[in-house]
Amino acid sequence: MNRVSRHSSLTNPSHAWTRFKDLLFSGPLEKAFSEFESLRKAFPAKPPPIKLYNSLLKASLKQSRPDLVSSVYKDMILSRVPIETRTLNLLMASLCESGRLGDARRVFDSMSEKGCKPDGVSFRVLVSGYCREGLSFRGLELLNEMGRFGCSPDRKIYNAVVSGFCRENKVVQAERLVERMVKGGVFPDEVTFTVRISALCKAGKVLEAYRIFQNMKGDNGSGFPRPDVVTYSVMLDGFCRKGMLDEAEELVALMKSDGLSMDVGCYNIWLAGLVRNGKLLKARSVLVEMVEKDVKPDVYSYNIIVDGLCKEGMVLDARSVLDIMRDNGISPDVVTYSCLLHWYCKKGDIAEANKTLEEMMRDGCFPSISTCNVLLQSLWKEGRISEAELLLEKMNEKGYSLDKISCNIMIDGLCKSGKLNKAIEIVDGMWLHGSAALGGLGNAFLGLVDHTTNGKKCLPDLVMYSTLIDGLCKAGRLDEAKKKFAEMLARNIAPIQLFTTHLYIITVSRVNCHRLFVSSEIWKRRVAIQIQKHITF
DNA sequence: ATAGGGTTAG
Repeated sequence: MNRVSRHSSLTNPSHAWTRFKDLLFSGPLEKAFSEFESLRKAFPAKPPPIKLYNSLLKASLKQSRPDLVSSVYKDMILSRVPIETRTLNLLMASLCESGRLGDARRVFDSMSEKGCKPDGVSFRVLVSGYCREGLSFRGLELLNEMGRFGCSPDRKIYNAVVSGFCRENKVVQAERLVERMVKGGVFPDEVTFTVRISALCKAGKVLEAYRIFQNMKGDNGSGFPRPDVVTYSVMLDGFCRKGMLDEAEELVALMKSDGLSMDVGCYNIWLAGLVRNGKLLKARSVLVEMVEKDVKPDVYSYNIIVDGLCKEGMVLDARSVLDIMRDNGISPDVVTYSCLLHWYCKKGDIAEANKTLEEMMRDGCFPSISTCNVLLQSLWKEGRISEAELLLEKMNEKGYSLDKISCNIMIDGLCKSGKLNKAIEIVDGMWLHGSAALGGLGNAFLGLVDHTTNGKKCLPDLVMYSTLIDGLCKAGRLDEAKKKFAEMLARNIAPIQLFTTHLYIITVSRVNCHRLFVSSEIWKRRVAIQIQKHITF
């Protein structure tokens, strides 16, 4: 930095703000913010121009820092800069991202009294917010309002709602909306089709999805958009999760012959598919291919490999991947360390687990709720209740709240330690109060439960019922187990869950009830048939 | 700022 600009930025606020802008676009956000605060203190009467405020909001949003977004916004109000539509769009995006849809809607509704008019972006932000939260009907309602504000829906906003309906399995609504798009002269593109393919794959209907994919592939002049890298990726993921590795490999070849090159996201799907199906050697060769093709593996790629190696018990190899990562300029993150931690906890190697935890903190990675769950499970399962409570208290202090996985861990622990009735009581309570039902377990839980900002409850799921039913069967309480199974079906929980690392399956026969871990295709089919039989019992 | 894809924990 030269002397002149340094000197002028100390005395001239507009130079200072120009210099600050460079810092914001080049340096880390933390640094920019501390500079922002000191400049605001140095020139309290000279706030930055509105454009800079907007950039600051945008940067905070991009880094997923809603706390910074709201502090910038508060500062804007205090310094009385005129608020623009753009500012409020950014604020709404941030509120949607942190699940505060109600607040986002209030901002939207108050736009006119702030002297701003909602534009196309305002609608897109809020509509996609609704759809992402599983409230596609509300998204559609808002889309229908656009005309009154002189806006007309474009392809992106239609796709957002179509995607929402597909995710919610509301096929008819999705198709109706596509028809309406066409009538309005907005033609479906590869995204419109890809969301449908994605939804079908997630529902386990991979062949149905493939039919649509083939329609897109075929050059019969039917007006279908061509599949792009994402379409291929979604299809590839579908095949991999069904264990259809031959089809997956064919698809990879097809994609290349189609003139498309795999990007890092697509490679990661392929890597994860191979690792999940035990093809670690092949995964390694794919990693080599990535480097050859100059597609740089990212933190996801390495984490997939680290996790795969840990699951195969090759923890030394997993550790060595961390060095390879660092050599390639990728820092291990909280997921990388959590994978190692999971392995050590599973082996009961407390010393190595603690070492990993320390290393993780030293590396600047803070434990996530998943990390806590790994520790919680390990302590809880070994009956180290007081240590588990200590962990929960710490989590409480740091502002974590229990999620679905944590709840399942607790229920599992109760079942395994013979407190079956307590477990049943809590699961019943969860239908009414979500994870708050765990509050009855003691003080350590009270602060941790249902602090979710979006008010969504943690409801019992297949894994939780599997745990309960398994516990009841082992205790010889078969009639109650059957009752729970029926209750589960009545609650619309399917007894078979696709797309998890392991397949959780419950079979209830007259004499016994098993919860099985099944990973081979033949077994999946066989058990699926058994389940068909039981659904009617 | 804005539609579709990828990693960990039961």
